[in-house]
Amino acid sequence: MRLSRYFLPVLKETPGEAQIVSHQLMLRAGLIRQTAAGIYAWLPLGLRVLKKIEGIVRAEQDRAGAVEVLMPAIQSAELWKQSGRYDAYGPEMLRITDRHDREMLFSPTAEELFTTIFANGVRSYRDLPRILYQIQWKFRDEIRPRFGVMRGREFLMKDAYSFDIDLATARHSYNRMFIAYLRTFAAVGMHAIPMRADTGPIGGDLSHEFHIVATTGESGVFYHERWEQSRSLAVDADDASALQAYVDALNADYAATDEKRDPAAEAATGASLKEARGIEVGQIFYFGTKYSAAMGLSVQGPGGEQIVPHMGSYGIGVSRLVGAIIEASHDKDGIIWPEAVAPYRVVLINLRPDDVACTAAADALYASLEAAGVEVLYDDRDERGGAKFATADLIGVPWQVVIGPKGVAAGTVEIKRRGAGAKEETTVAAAVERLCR
RNA sequence: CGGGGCGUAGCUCAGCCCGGUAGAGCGCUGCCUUCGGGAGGCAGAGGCCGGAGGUUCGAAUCCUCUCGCCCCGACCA
Repeated sequence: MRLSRYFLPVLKETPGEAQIVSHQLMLRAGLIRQTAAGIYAWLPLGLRVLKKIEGIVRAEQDRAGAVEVLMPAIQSAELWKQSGRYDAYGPEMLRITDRHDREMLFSPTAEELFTTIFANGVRSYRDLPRILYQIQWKFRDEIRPRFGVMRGREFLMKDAYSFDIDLATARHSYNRMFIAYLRTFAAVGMHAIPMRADTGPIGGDLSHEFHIVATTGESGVFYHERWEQSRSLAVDADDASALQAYVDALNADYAATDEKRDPAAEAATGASLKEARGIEVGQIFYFGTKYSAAMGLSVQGPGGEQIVPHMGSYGIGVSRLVGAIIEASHDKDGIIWPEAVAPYRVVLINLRPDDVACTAAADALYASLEAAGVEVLYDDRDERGGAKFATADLIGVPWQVVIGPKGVAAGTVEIKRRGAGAKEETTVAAAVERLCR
């Protein structure tokens, strides 16, 4: 993409409404614009990051055996009255009345709908287990939205729902998601720690929150220092007992949010106990038959009896992850994207668009990178070098390639890794080879 | 919802206390000089001062109402 034809409205100054660095950088780097409290428009660069994360989340859900669907964002109040949550959910649910005075709502989560749709399609215990998921916009009318996409009212969430014949198999589904979540956060370049968590209004008795440690996190978190190391995620998720053993071994190391602190466990952890702030990027629940019973989901068992499936639900805040990644990966000049979620892999800077030889070299390199399938943002604007460097650093693309008159005369280009600092002079061929790797 | 703050040019803000008809920096447009880390000069464009009502000869400024946004608290992917 040529920057001269793109839509990348960057800001030199920090907008006053943004308090934390991720929000400031998302506005400055032209990723998002606020349109109302807690509601954001996603601009081209931000949308590319969101799509990258969404793709990784989807790949890991598929790998875990979950099946993607898409439910409506606008739902009828009827289903919610059936589960009792229409009243229980409170003012956080955005309620809408249509032209016929029907009560509608913008979905804040989707247990009722998934359970109903699933109930409609299965009759037998042989149809279980299943995990269904979607990646869909949610709306929660937060009392006080803040911190940009970290606590927006409208947000993109991956929500999954598992259906199992009994508690034992439901735990296996839970564990599948547990490992899938660790894999997902590692794949986006983040280190997330699973913590024992409250089950909140959804109910149930087994839950973990996944937190990314960052100074601006909204939760206090406490964990064994071993959680700071990255763990091997090599385990066969299809082997229920091996997976259970793996999960148990991980959870033997203490980790809890401030609501679930355990003084005895902390005492046992001793000097290895770490205290930090965490950004919650995912949460998983097992809640038994709460929704299956309420929504009339049952299947026929092997002996002809009706069985009410055990369920769990599993959420990842996809749009929140964008902010969380920036909180964890930036410097004074801007964002430093992990490769996996970067909007582009390379920003190609033509220092002198007015110089014929320079431009010819930059155009040629741009063409060969495009031909090789490298995602490259080509800064061909008629701007001074300094402005281009500042923009490149701000938007945080992993590789910067600089073409200037000196290099063109010497037959070299300059290549720099964002965040690593050191510049390197190489031949054009070597640069292409490096960037295609 | 309680407490606090703020709405003036695209952005960051000054002007408001003490009413007299709108400013700066950055950005934007044109020209010139520049050109390896957000250059310099000259000339420009751009604002019913969030909205409505009131007081006044006169309101960005004072009063009332209203809408929006931000911060602190209780709640949350």
